[in-house]
Amino acid sequence: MPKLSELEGCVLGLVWAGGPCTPYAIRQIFLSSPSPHWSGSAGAIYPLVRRLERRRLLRSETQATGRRRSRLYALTPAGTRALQAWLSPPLPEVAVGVPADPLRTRLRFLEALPQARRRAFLADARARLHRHLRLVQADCRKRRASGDRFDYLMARGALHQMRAREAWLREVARAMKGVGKQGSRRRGA
Amino acid sequence: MPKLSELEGCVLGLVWAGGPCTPYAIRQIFLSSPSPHWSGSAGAIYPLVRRLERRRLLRSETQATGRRRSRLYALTPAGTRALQAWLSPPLPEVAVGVPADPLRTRLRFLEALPQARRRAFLADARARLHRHLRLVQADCRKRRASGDRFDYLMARGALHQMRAREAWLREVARAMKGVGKQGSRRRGA
DNA sequence: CCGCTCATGTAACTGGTTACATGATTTA
DNA sequence: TAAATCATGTAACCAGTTACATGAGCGG
Repeated sequence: MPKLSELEGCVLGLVWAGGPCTPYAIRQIFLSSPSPHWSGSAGAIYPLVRRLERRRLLRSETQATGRRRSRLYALTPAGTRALQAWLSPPLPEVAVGVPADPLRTRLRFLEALPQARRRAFLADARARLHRHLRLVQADCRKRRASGDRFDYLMARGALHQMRAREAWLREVARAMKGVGKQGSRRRGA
Repeated sequence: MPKLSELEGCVLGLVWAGGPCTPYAIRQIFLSSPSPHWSGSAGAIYPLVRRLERRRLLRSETQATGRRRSRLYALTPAGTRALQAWLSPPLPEVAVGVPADPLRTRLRFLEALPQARRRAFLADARARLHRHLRLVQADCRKRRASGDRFDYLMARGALHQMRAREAWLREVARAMKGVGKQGSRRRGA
């Protein structure tokens, strides 16, 4: 039994949480999520549920509304067990370590830009981050109202993250203001 | 000209920051980083620098120490420009949106576990996160001492993130304590 | 000399991506 | 009925993974 990928675990979770559903419904969840990490593309989801079905973690029944075929996927008992195993400690290293952050990665090399464009970078980052924070906030309220505790807590996690990034960018701005001119030539050797 | 992948941009940045270096040196940086996101595997790095060389963003000169061949990769002017373009606004959506977090994803479905194992999950997460936070803290001090401002600021970003996650998990623990028993049956439909 | 680590690489795989194809249903 | 969009899918591609291969240099 190969381990579940992040996306696979997540899809199992969604089917568990929402009950039997079509791949299309699953996609909508990804597409409407404020996290842009997964595209929720058809090319990802449809083959994935097929895979899970072959592994007997999902089973599907065809259903037709009018002349339209579609598939309802549901968890099998083995699927539930797999989901639980995926959730169970010990958590994989990648889940507890510092999560990747493309913004952070970029900032590391900001010195490669001339001053003016560094400021432009920061301004863009702060403005868009803030706008996105609003979205997450709204999303958080919505999920709170939905009554699903863990769904809400997850959204809270996202909110914490976004606030931390904002605070960090404030710190960066402060640090950049405090220091005089410096060229954009590379540092090493 | 296809866009640079995250890893490609990052490698360009590392070569920029550290001056001409071997693929091996680049790998060491990834391997010693406290973020487990990239494996820094040989299979990722060696083909990657070749790719960048074909695209004239890096150039390499073979050098031999004793009987040992190795390649020193350096940025070309086009490489510097590519790096700068990669850093320049507008930032890609994925860089400003909520970053992916496997821990958060898992927590969303925690209700699929029976109570006891939920608590085990949380305990494991909090303990290991805290340990990891220490690492990041140490790393942060080290980079601060190194004198590279942006390297330090990046590490600070990681620290902010980890602290936010810790605060979030505290919140989760509080929420889980506050609420009575609830089964692990799926919610939907 | 044997084995360990350094250092450069290759091979096979895989899980995602974008882009496209197809047909049903709804709306203007 | 024409256009939009809903819904299911496929095809080609690609970056990054693990696992392996190779050989240099070094310490016991």
